[in-house]
Amino acid sequence: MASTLRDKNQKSAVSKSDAVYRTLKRAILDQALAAGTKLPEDSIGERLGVSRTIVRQALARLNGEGLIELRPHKGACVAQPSLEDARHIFAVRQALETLVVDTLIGTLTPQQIRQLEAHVDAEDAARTNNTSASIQLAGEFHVLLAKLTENDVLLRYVTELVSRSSLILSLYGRPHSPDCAVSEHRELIAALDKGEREQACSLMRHHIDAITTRALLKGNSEKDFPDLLAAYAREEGL
Amino acid sequence: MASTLRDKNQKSAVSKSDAVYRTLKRAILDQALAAGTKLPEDSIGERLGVSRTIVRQALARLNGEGLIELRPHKGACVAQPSLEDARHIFAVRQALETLVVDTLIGTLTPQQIRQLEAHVDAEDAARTNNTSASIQLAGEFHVLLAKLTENDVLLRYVTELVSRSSLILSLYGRPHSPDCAVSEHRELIAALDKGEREQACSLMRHHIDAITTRALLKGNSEKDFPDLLAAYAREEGL
DNA sequence: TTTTGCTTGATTGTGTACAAAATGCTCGCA
DNA sequence: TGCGAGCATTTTGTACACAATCAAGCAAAA
Repeated sequence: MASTLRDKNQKSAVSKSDAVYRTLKRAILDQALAAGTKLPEDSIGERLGVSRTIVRQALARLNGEGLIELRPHKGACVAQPSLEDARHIFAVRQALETLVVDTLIGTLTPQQIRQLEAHVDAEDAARTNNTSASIQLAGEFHVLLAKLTENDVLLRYVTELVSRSSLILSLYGRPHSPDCAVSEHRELIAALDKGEREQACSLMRHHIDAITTRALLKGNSEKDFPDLLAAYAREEGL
Repeated sequence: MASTLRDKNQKSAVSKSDAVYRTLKRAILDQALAAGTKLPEDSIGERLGVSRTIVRQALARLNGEGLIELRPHKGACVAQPSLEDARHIFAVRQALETLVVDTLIGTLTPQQIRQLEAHVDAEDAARTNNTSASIQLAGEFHVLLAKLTENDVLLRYVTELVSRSSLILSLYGRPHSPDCAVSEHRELIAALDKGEREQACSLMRHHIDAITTRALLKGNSEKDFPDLLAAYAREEGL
């Protein structure tokens, strides 16, 4: 009981660097730290009440997951995935999440189906506040699916890719419309429940396609800084 | 020119922890450090002439890639993937490497084809010394393919999975027979060259299947301690 | 004989101090 | 007024010292 409370307070962290890691990750995914924000070790450590050593470990981990960039001697900053990065990430997501569905077909218990439906209900409920919470929940649905496969590697990769996708959506994506995500998730659950392999895989493929389109559509409008500059430079003959 | 030389000497490492990371990784994949070997931070640091701080960073990274296990307060040791881990890893490999082939179809230049063939020639040449060098080269073929996709994420994951596969093969695999790997690689290149998508994907799928079989076949002979015990336990009605 | 508690040794977790590197700025010069 | 060299500041890279934690071995009691 006491340990349960402690776990809740400390978020089941055994080490401080874990806590810092999670704090930073949440901050990034909640867009509290916008893409490109510099992340000096000193300031973060001071702010969070830990030494630079701890912050450094957390940053190294985030770097490994592609959420921040860690340029030598130049400091860390929140990653700004290029459109190409985005395409790469979604391509891999499609392959992996198709594997998730393929693995899950015929193995889901009624209880697990209910768990999935409960999650989508939560997504549905969060539709009103059109903020990052909605993106977050939509992403967690995919993570939940991956978790059900009980394949650790698959879970790790999907989790990582979903995180990076959130970052991409916040950078390039047009305003998130949760309606279609919810309905697509429901269709997918139905297909999984009925054991329709081809149908389920196909649904997942198209679902990721839809996300990819939503993510990359706005890409050539305003935020793509380098390319924009390149265009100007060309006009000036540089 | 000078920088090229420096890169060669320092293996393009900017930081020491990178060097230690690569050193340990090579040692593990070469089986100089057998699975399960303990990796105390200060022994390694002393041996390699760096402080524990550096070693710690390298270990954290290897842990992230699943090559070592990092139990809190109990020290690091070379990972001993279970048979289940192995199945998970190969399942994800199959999905990702099929994506590799699918991406590569119709994009490979004659020069790249020659590059692939040159690599397989090297594998062929290394057939005689039936050691880990052969496994290593066979793995690098897959990494090379992933590199040609120019998809960074895909490359990172495939690299990681190939590394872990090497570890698995050294743990459970029956003696590596390079002949079939070489011929399968050659068939794959031919299909890629001719742009036969279905054929190439199918070849890759079966190739990974073959590796999986080779990897897991010996699993119930001697080294699989836990399952072995479980079998005994069942016989005793426990 | 088995189990429990303690002690000891080893190993990791964390903080801090110093060194190295890069960036930005000031000052001198053309 | 524009430009470059050198300095100062900031930030990271590394090492080391100390604290916390755990595993093993030993001893004592049931």
